[in-house]
Amino acid sequence: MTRATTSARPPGRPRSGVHAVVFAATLSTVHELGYARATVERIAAVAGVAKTTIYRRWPSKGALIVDCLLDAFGPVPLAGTGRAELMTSAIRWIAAKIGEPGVGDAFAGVFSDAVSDPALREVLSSRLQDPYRLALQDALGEPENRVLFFIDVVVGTLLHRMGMTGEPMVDADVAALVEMVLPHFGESAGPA
Amino acid sequence: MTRATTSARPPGRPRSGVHAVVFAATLSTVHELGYARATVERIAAVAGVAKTTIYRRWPSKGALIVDCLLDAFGPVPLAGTGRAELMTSAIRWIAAKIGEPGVGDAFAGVFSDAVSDPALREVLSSRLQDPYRLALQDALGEPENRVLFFIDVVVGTLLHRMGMTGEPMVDADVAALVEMVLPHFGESAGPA
DNA sequence: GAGTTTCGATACCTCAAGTATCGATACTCA
DNA sequence: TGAGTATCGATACTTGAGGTATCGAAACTC
Repeated sequence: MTRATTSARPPGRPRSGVHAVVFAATLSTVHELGYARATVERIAAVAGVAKTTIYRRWPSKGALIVDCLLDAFGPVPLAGTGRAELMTSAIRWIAAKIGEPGVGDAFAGVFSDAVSDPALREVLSSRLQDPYRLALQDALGEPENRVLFFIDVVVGTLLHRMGMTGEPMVDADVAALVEMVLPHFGESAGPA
Repeated sequence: MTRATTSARPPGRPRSGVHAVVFAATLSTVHELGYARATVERIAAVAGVAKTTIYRRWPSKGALIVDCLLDAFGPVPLAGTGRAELMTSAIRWIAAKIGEPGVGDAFAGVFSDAVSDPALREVLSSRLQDPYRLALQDALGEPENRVLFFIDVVVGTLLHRMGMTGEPMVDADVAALVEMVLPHFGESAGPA
């Protein structure tokens, strides 16, 4: 509006690109200390950045973690053509991600905070879950409530294991999860 | 040893029986404010008890919640004779419990804390989960790892729904959960 | 060099978990 | 009735983390 010039660098000192460094520091710190003990101050120290710099970019610890997870997860991978392959690859993919150092702890931790924080729950839902949900709806041709149920089962199971044992689910159990889920969502199985 | 007398009330002012009042105050406060905002101070006020009195009986907020949940859940209910009935009733029972005011929030909240607190995780596992796990192992004749997987699926799914929406799972989805889980654990289905 | 904006450093605020202290109270026992 | 003991509520405190405010120094543009 007011500033018509196409762009040109705005005046003042440009922001340093700290996102990548902070994300890496976040994951390693969360992996080392766990979610609650990975304080923002500590993450800043590991990243070699001032705490205030982090709060200039992310309004809260939860928002930082969500962005960090978005970065770690990357775009939705929907490999395979058939229904079964599609779902299998999706389950294995999220299980593998949760198994990566720091990612599972961060994921479980931010869900923790969300239990008592409706605002964070909204961010988590709209920024992290919705893109994957919509992609799954599109790829599977299932209605929203069915895909939400699918996500609850898969993510809930994996995170519950992570939360109770502190370790990601082993491959054999992930395979069992796939075997359990697939028949229930097979070939346009009747709606509830 | 030193005090041979069979019992007789020990000297001093006897402890007042505040457990029931505190449990009720805990559930109602957690239901009203959510887990994190239900501070121990507030719970004490609602119960009409001093904060110090609570800390004399429970070493931490987490321990209080676990005891509160133990009280709310009660003994393991294993209704039905057949495998399918047994599992169905177990799933519906835990789903109903999580739907009770305050219970679901408290359950999800204490799991939250456990993510970053190995000691609490241990308490949660040994006092809350193990009794139910052992009863299920006994009733179903399944090995430990299979029952643990069953618990991860059922509890994980229900809590994830609770955590993401703030509401317990609706009956239709609980029914879908039953339908999904039963075939996978039916009639000594082969081990993984 | 003037103007603008971000940087790091530091100090601070707030709030909740958990601890310490202490007089008051409710018992038992002699 | 009174001595002894242990719990009660009240209050003040410590600790730790999230988050904010301030400010001089640095990095850019024009």
